[in-house]
Amino acid sequence: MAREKIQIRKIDNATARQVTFSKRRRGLFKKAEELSILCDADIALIIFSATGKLFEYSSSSMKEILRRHSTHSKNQKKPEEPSLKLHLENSNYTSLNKQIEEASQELRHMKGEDIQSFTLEELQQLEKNLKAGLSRVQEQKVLLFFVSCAIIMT
Amino acid sequence: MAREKIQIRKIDNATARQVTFSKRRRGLFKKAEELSILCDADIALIIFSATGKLFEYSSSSMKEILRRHSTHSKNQKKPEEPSLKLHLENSNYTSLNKQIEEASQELRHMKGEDIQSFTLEELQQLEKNLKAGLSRVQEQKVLLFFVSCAIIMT
DNA sequence: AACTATTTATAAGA
DNA sequence: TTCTTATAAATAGTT
Repeated sequence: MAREKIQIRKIDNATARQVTFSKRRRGLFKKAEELSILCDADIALIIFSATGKLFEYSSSSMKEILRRHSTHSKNQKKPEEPSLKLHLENSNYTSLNKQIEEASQELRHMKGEDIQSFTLEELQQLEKNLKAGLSRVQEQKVLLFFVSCAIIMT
Repeated sequence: MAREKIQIRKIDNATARQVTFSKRRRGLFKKAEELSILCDADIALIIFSATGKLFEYSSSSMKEILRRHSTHSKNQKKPEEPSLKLHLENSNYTSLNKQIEEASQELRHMKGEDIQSFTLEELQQLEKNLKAGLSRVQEQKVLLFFVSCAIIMT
């Protein structure tokens, strides 16, 4: 956008690429901030350079924006997926995986449906049921924890 | 940046603000995409309008970028913060909060340090200790679940 | 949605 | 990296 028009494809020359990265990154951050101020928007911008360095901007709390984002994107998931994806990627944890899977099933069966479809009201009712119906302290703890995770993930 | 120079502060007129939001949002997304292509960067851009509508762009998988981001930002946390922040914002869940807090303490005390500082190797050792030392199935489940959460959050 | 006068961003060079 | 500057691109106000 200057002396010459350029094609939008990866810049071959590493030095030129680095220079452009610095310049455009600053431009992008500036534009993001302007948009957030002009239009009262909440913006998070995360950039990883090709070398893995992190640059970020957020108009307010990054953490808060990402929480809000995950809340939104949760509602777009496929309903056939298991709700609590607690599998560990590291294959060394097969035993943990198995027990987590069993515990997940336990909660799913309580309601007979996907935990993500729970409303806050349903979860509140579930809390009551747990306190009323479960005698063993530890089992209650397991399930309360699941419920709280479900709320947090919602 | 056109007919007249404008000051960067919230646009008063709601209609004008909405128009500017649409225009600049598109501009910002375009710039973000150009930067990612030109410089081989990985970019996530999340925008919430003042009315709460979500707009997002990511050069690759949004989920993957956010995971990568959280990994980076984990290393910058204050050590005095509690590691597992499981408080529920909704004040209706005070009872749940209390029990979750207690259960969180339990795991923290096992190691005597912040759970986020655990390495995968330490967690693997913790798994062994749990299986060897705990007799009650339910208690084991609670703690296995915490451990798995710790791994997932890492 | 389009138009267009200006401002802004920026590619190449120093 | 920073500055300069010619030019491309974005955009504020208008239609």
